[in-house]
Amino acid sequence: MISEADMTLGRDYRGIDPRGWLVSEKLDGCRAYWDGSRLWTRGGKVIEAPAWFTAGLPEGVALDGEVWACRGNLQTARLAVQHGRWARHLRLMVFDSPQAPGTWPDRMAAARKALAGARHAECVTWTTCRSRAQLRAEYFRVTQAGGEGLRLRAPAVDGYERGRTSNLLKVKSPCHLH
DNA sequence: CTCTGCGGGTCGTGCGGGTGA
DNA sequence: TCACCCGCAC
DNA sequence: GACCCGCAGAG
Repeated sequence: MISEADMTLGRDYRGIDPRGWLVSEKLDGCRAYWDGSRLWTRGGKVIEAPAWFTAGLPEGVALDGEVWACRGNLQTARLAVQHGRWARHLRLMVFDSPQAPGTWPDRMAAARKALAGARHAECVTWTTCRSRAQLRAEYFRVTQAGGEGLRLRAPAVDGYERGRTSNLLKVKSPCHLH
């Protein structure tokens, strides 16, 4: 079984120098871990996903991501994951490839390759942070568009991490962005 | 001593499903 | 039918 | 998810 202990869990951003860190949007959906044949919630429950949703997910290749509808639609994702009501516009937004070696960009490249045939899954987009000002601008851009915040990845970490780590930070409040 | 980070526990919210009056 | 309480997500 | 509290290390 897959559970929280097998997944990367982040911490809160508290104002460290973000230059060089990798930035992506923090999506408000339901965490979903593909173990190569089934999807799991962070609580260790199997997600009963319809065939059209899992079609194209790579057999035997693990993926870490989020079942996501669109900004502000956490409820739509919850109805699917918890109650089996799958809206057609739901997607698996992938943000890691646990078995792939290398740094996060390496693993995202591997995930992108593995998802070549998937119609309802895609990799999240990301950029490299150049300055605090850029991070702040990105934060306000995303939140004003209805997004939850940002995720920061430490650039030099090799391999997928399990459990709590300070190499994955969430930016959910503007108060540390100065 | 104080401040900070970290782990663990608990609580709050929203929803649906099951049960009994 | 409705009011609870529980389960499970964040 | 948020919040709180106790513990340990750094300053």
